[in-house]
Amino acid sequence: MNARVRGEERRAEIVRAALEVIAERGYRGASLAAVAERVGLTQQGLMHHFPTKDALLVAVLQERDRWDAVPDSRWRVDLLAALVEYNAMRPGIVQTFSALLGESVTDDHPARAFFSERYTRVRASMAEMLRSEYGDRLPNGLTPERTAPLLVAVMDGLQYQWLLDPASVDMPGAFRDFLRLLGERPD
Amino acid sequence: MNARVRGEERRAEIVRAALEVIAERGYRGASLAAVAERVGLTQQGLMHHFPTKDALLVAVLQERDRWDAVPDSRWRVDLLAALVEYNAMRPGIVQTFSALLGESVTDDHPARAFFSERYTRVRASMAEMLRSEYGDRLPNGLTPERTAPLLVAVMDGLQYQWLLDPASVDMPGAFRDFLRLLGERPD
DNA sequence: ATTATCTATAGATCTATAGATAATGC
DNA sequence: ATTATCTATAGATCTATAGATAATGC
Repeated sequence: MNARVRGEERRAEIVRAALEVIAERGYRGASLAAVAERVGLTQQGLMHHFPTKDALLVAVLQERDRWDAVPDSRWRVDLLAALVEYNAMRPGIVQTFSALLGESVTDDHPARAFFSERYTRVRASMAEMLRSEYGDRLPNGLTPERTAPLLVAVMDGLQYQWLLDPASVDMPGAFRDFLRLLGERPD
Repeated sequence: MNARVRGEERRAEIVRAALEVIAERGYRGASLAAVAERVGLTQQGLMHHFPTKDALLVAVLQERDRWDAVPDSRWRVDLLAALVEYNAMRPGIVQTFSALLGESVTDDHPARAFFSERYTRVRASMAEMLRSEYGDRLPNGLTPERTAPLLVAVMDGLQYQWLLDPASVDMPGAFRDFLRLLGERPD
């Protein structure tokens, strides 16, 4: 096990700790010292691996991109429902990214460009998925392009309601309800 | 004009400034000094009117409650569409509360209970509205109670997409699309 | 007397830089 | 030589408290 590998493992450890601290306090509220403590380092020790706080955030966001790395053309509606189901089992991660999304709309937030570009991409990807499953019109008459933002909005919006009151909100069930609302698929 | 009135106006001024600063930096990132500066006060001068930072947040949240103070039984679907249209004309306010909602899911956030209770109330209110407009079943077969969280989720989720990229997201149009998705109203 | 505001300041943080020390790997 | 980590510390903040000063209102 050489130094390069050990360094990468250390960085991965730090990113995991950062995900936790961001879930608890948001990005602006997350201190490097709190992240460092969680992996048994001093704040300055952590900064050997990530030279600035923003560099650590970049690593966190790249981690997120790695997860939903289903190739665009492979998405299917039932896969999406399964993702929501899966998310309901990991509130910590959902909380991290819901907190980051919320913060990202504030001025000059370092994650703003990331989320802005990500949503453009995700909407396009969802539209493509809808077209491949429903064709150019959904049963209710909407086009895939106009349905995509709604699909994304429901997923995000449900996450907030669920995080605030998990006992009262059946996130996966509600998402399936939304899919029913799109109408029966023609296959 | 007596002192009591002048004091209340000053406090209202401070709350307006706080709304702006929270939109720009979130609550945790909003400093009392930044709010104070905007109304021509020192930070300590501001604290004469709001003894703690949390007290100021409480005032901000009460302000929000005052706005959508449509009596529960008076909501109608087309009024809701008009509200979304109106919101599209005031990105600042939308940004304030989207940032606050995002932060509120982090641990021990002072606005957490507020949002949690608010969503319980709003879901109930929306279900009541849907029932009065559609009856016990919507055209697509869902109950008002199961539709309400979706309605709320779409409104919130669209706000994030719109704030991040106003040119690409037609928030009021998308919301009307969602209403079409609920099916024709039977009146 | 009450209300509004200010100056001074305590006490906690926070990020980032500088530079020392130890361990690892060619 | 490079990598990982530490101590020390600069320089900015931040919230909150204490107490002075001026203006307002009975």
